[in-house]
Amino acid sequence: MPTKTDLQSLPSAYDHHAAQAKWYAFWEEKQYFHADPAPVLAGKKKPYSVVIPPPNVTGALHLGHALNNTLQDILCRRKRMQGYEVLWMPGTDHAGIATQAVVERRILAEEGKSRHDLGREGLVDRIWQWKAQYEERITGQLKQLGASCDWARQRFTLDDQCARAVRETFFKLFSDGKVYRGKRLVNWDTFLQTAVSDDEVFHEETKGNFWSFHYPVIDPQPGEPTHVTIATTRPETMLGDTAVAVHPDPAAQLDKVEAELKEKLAAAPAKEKAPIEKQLEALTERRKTLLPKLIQLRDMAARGVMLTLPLCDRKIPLIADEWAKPELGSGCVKITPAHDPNDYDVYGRHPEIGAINIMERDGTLTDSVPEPYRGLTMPQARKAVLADLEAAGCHDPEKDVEDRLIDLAHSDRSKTPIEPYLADQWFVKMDELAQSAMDAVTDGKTKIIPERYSKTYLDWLSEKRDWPVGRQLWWGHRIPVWEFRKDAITGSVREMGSSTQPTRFKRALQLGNGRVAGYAEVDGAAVSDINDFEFNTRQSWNFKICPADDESLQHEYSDGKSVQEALEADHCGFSQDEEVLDTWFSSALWPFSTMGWPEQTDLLKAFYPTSTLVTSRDIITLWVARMVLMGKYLLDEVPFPEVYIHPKILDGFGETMSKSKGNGVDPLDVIEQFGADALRFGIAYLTTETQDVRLPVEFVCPNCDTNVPQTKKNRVQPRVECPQCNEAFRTQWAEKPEDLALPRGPVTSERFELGRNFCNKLWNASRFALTNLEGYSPAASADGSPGRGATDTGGATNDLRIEDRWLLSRLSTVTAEVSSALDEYRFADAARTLYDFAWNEFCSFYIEMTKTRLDSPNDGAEEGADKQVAQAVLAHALDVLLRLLHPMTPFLTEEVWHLLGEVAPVRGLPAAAGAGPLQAGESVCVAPWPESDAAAIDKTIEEQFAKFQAVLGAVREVRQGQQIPPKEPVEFTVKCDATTAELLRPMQPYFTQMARATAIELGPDAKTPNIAASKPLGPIEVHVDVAAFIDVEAEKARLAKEQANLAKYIGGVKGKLANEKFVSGAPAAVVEAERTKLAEAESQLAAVKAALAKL
RNA sequence: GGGCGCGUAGCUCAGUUGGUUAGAGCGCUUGCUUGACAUGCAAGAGGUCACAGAUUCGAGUUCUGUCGUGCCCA
Repeated sequence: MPTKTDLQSLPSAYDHHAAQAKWYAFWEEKQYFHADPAPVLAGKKKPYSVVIPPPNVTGALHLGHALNNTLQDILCRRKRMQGYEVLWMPGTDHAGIATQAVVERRILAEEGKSRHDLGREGLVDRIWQWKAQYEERITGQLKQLGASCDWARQRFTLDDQCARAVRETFFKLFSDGKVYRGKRLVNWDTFLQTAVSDDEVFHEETKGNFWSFHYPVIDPQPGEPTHVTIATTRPETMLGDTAVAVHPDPAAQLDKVEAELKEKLAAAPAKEKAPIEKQLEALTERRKTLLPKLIQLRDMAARGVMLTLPLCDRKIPLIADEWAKPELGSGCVKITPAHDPNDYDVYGRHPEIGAINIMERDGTLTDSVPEPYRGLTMPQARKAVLADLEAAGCHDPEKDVEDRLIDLAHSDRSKTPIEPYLADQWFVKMDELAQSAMDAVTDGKTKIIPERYSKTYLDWLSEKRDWPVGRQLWWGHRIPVWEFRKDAITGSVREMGSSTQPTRFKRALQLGNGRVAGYAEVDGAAVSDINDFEFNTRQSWNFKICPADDESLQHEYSDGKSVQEALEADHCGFSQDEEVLDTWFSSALWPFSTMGWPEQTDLLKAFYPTSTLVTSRDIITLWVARMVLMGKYLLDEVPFPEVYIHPKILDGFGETMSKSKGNGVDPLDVIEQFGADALRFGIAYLTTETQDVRLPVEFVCPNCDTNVPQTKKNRVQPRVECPQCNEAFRTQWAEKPEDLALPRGPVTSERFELGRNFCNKLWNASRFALTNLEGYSPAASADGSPGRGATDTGGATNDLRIEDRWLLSRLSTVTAEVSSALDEYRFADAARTLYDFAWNEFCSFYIEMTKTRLDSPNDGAEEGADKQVAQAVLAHALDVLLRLLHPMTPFLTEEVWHLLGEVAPVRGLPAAAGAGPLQAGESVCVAPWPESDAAAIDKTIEEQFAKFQAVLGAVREVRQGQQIPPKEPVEFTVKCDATTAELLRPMQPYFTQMARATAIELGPDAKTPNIAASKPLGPIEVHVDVAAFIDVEAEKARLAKEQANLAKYIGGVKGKLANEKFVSGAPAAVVEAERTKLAEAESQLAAVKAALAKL
């Protein structure tokens, strides 16, 4: 028997620290979050599973993660209460490039060492240490947040189990001919020396120049130009030029541009016409001066005219291609296929021009450029090339330069400018895979919510661009391909044995146990049978092997050698590819790799496909689409039927939060200040369907506790001085010892006060209930078993008073609304509904009204019974409210649940759907989710109660308007019909309790006191006797305002009704409603006038 | 340039299929140390629903355009 809590000594404010410390440990100990596949496989429980979008181990979680995980937790906790077997799979992502970059930078800064100093193993080892540290941090943050993850099953995208899935997947793709090696122009990060994806690139406008050069024409015919002029923003790339292009039909192109401009001109508003007209003029001028020359050049290109590439002493062709824009610059464009994406496309159309790579991986120039430039960096080469071009007379710095803003791509990871670079890359063919993922959404197998994001998803997939999966990194899943190295070959591959299997891509060979695939190509022709094959060093080779997993590599041949030995034996000449896979490759497998695939585990059988994916819109393409296609490809089933896309958290300036901007908020700071429940409730409250969440950010001064609003300026400073106390505190940027010595100023947002206040309100309402349940006994249960003492007169429902019925009606409505809101991912609606109900109805009315009832002694017959009804309803309502709120505020509700269990262990009303009073469970975590009791919903009661609320409000308003001191009792009369009077009569104690007012007369004949302040409420008139307090001027002013409002309103309605079209066009019910409103307003106006006259 | 949002009170946001005098929280003003809660109670002020058209008896809500703003893609 646990010791009873002394309820009188509960703190008057909710202590989130204490609750959080207590209950997470309790839940873990009870293993509530540990999913068991057995009952699911046995058909006893329905499964509900969610995989966490694995946060990357680059750093700690921020508020965006808090939002993402809070929403998942809300869903999971609710489903658990609904009786599902819930699996919330937690884990983290290795985030290849991001993590390696962070760790490399750190090591360079702290130890002055590069990754090459450490070596591959050394660096990877250091990153594992980093990972361990941040994984722990992240896990801690999630637990602090209250996330109900199945921690025993935590995974990491680079752990052995995930690696197994990656290998198996790559093997299947390879065997199916969906993996190939090809050339591709990539975004090259010369600092990290790796390709980065488009998504890891940001663009920034930079001041630059537009330089013009002249390339000499070789053997021009008389009358033909001797030079071709081209212009570029990157002069150094001219060393890699392989052609100059001119448009194949410059006249037609100019016509087209002109037609477009004219169309634009016709549509443009007057003030915008001028610039367009100017453009048109320029075009006409260009037609005169430039067009003949362009036509001439086009003809020269057709004839095969060559140009001399200055500085390089190389001949390059003049070609005709549409990439050249006759409307821009000189109309001609230099083509550098290996260093510009558009030029690379031109090369695709004119392969004969070739592509020359002029850059090493480190960003210096290769030996393919003339000697003087070799080894220079790109900026150095630019200077040298410009100087030499000038010296050669091909460029005049006086005339041939203009300033221009250039949209320059930068690597997100190293912040250095991106160099386009032609590199060998691993690709996954996307045609069929992408189509299958598109089908999943168009067929409705996977539903994206909100629906509009389907477009993002489908648009991206429909491009079916092959997926470059290789990364020149050390941190990641190493590509499981062994490649033949020609220089190492001395023997034969015959001893590996083989069988053959044709595929759609070249030809794959199944070797050994059939779990090793390979393909071979000799002099460009696929090899179908390598059994009798002898290597010939004169031939050109392409031979690659991919084993499904390490075990396959260990497969032994009859001679006792393993595949791996055979592969890596010197005479065979195979070695493993140096690259690693794109992080998203392993993330794409997350929904099933975490469950043990490719093993057919019980977990996988019970919980795949998962139920819902909760994520943010920026990774719909990178991650969601790829999970869908991999799920379909590998398991023939979409990984989730629903994807919920939630808003993003922005700061007060509408910018995304990030550590690098300094506007990031650590959820732990918010939790420390406001509590996890407040953070979670605040997040749910803000999660609306269409809007991103804007959150003004503040520092909290550690010296005086004032909030210091964050500005774009102070958010990047190492120290901030508090304007309140003039003391300084440090920020995340503090590095110098004198800054680090300062106390840290946490970064939070006042927005979470709403959640904190709400939690506190609920805590105090609970405290009130708990301390007023003395003598509580459960209501009689529906089956007639003994319960509450005073049931002799019938079921407890017979004793319910109007406020009880009202509350139960509202509670049922709210239960239904919250349920459907959560079913439809309307988190804000659910939170707002609960907030409004708990605060404005449960607290402001029900609890206030029970005060008078709970005040009466236990014994007396009627009063005692009434008190017990109030207690039963109070306990029941609190019980339901706790259960409804638990997914959002788990710690608070668990705390109160246990306290309530001490005083009212058996709760519920006979009228409550499906259950009479029942023994409450040991945790609200596993308590049943409330069912809405349709029978309890009573619109009539709600309308009646609304009348009481309106009269009470009128009295309060008059009191306030007349500045009547709160302690002074007042009297009032209510002129109303007899039914309303009957309704209001029993409410007298509440008028006393809640407005210190006594209704001295109620009914049709109720008289207006001599000196009264009046408030008409439609058919009801409230007159407060203010003889002792009257402030005539104040009352006159109040009434005059009311009169003006009414007159205006009446005017509007009269106008409407006078409109013949309205009366005949609108539905009769609407017209009738307007008439009623008019009548009521007119009688109110009359009452106001009468009151004014009386004054 | 294309796509998707957003623009409602000083701030942050709700506003379901068109139909009460457009709401909430914070902030502001006034009055309250009543036994759950000052992280609170009661009341008040504050809005040309970005702008211009169109549809309709009726538009914050539907359509078109403009302006502003944000994100994604090229």
